[in-house]
Amino acid sequence: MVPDDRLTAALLTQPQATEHKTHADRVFEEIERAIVTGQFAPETRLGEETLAERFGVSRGPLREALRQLEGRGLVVRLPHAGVRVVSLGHADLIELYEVRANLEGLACRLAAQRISDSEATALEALLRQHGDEEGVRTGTAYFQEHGSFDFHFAIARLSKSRRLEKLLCDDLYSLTRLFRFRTGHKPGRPRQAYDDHLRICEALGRRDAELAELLMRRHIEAACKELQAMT
Amino acid sequence: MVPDDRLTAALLTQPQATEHKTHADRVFEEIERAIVTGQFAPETRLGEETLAERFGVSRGPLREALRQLEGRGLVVRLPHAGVRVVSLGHADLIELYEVRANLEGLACRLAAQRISDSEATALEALLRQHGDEEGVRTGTAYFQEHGSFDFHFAIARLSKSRRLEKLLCDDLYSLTRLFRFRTGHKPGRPRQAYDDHLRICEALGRRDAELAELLMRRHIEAACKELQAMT
DNA sequence: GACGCGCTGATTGTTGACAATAACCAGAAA
DNA sequence: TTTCTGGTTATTGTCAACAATCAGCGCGTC
Repeated sequence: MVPDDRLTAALLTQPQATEHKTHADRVFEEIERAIVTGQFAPETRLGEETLAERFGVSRGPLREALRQLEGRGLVVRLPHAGVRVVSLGHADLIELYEVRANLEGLACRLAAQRISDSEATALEALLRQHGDEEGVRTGTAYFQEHGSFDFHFAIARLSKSRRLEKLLCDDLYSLTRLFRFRTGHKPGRPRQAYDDHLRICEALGRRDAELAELLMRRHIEAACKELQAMT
Repeated sequence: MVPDDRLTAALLTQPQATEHKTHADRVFEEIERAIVTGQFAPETRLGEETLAERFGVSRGPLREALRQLEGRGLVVRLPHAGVRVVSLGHADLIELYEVRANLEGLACRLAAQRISDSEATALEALLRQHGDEEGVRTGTAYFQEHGSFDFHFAIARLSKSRRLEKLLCDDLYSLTRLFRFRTGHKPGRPRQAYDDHLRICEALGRRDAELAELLMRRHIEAACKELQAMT
C-alpha cells in the first residue's frame, strides 16, 4: 500500500501555482470548494455582504471571485439581482456528459501515445488501491465516486495537454461532481464502471490509443444513457 | 443574394443577453474585441490605470472585466505584476487545434442529428455566398478567414448544445482568431478548406452524422498538421 | 376586487483613497 | 566589471462610503 501511495501521488498532486496570495484568489477557492462539496446548494443565493463578512474580506475582492466563478460556470449572475449557485437541468447534464465523453476520449488517446512505463504502473496501482477500498465497503458509493474522480483526473493529466487538462479539471469535473447525486446508480453500475476503468488502464498499458479512446468514450456515454433513461 | 442574407442571418445572430448594463460587462466586451482584432497585441501589458482612463471607468469594474478575460484565456494575470495579453506558443496552438478537432467533430455529429431542412438550406446559402466573395478576391485571405469563421460558428450553433456552443465560441474561437496569422497558409489551402466545408455541408444535408463528424475532424486536423510541419 | 402608481428598503454597482507588494535603479563593495 | 544592497516609485490589492437599480408593499383609483 505504501509504495502504491508513493506511485499514485505523482498522478494526483497538482502544481498549485505560486502560493495564491491575493484575497480574491483565496476566496475564489473557498467558495468553489463550498459549492462543490454541497455546502452551498444549487439555487442558493449568494449575497455579497453576507459572503464578504463570512470570508473576512471586503466586497471588492469578493466580487472578483464571483466573476471568476461565473466564468467557470459554478454560479450564474444576473445583473442587479445577485448571483446564485448554478442549477443544471436534465438537458444541461446530458450536454455536459456528451462533451465529457468526447474530450476524455481525446485525453485517453493522447495519454496512450505519451504515457511512460512508470506512469502506467502508477495508474495501475491507483486502480488496485481504489479496488481494495471499494471491496471493503461495497455499497457505499462515496469511495467509489471519489476513486472514480481520481482516475479521471489522472487520465486528464496523463494526456499531457495543458489545455485539455485545464478544460476537464477546471470547467467540467466541478460540475460533474456537483450533480453526481443526480446520476442514478443502478445496482451493478459501480462494478461495471470499475471494470471499465480496468480495461482502459490495460489499453493504455498496451499503448492502444484507438481502443483507449473508444473505451473511455463508451464509459462516459454509458453514464449519459443512464441519465437519459431517467427522463 | 438578398434571400441568402435573410437565410444566413438566423445562423449567425447571437442572443446578446439582456442589453448588457454594468460597466464591467461593457468594458469586458470592449477589451475582448480589442484583443481579438489585434489592437492589443499578444504580450502587451495591460495596466489598470491606463485602461480605466481609456474606457472611462474606475479600476473596480475594470478589474472585474480583467478577471473575466482571464477566465476566457485571453489574458494571463500574475499576482502583483499585472496582466498581459496571452501569447500562445507553438505547442499551445497544437493543443488548441487538437481540442477543437474533437469538439467540432462532436458539434457536426449533433448538428447532423438535429438540423432542420430550412437550416440546411441556410447553411448551403452561407457557403455559396462565401464562395462568391472568395471567388471575387482569390488570394486575399481575409474574407476567406472571415467566412470560414462564420461557417464554424454556424456549426457550433446548429449542434443545439448550449454548452458546446458556448465552449467553442467563447473559449476556443477567440484564441483561434487571435493567432490565425500564425497558421501558415500554403497556396492551395483556402480552396481545400472551402471544399472541406462543402462536403461537410453535404453530409449534414444527408443527415450522415458519422461522416460529418469525420470530415470536420479531419478538416481541423489538416490545419493542425500544417501547424506541426512549421516546427 | 383588480389594477396601476409611487414610496421604501435592501442589494448591487461604482468610485476614490489607502495599504502593500514588487520591480527598478543607483551606489558601494568585492 | 560584477554583484549585492538599499531606497524609491510605480502599480497592484484592498477598503469603506456613495450612487443606482430592483423588489416588495401599501395606497389610491377605476
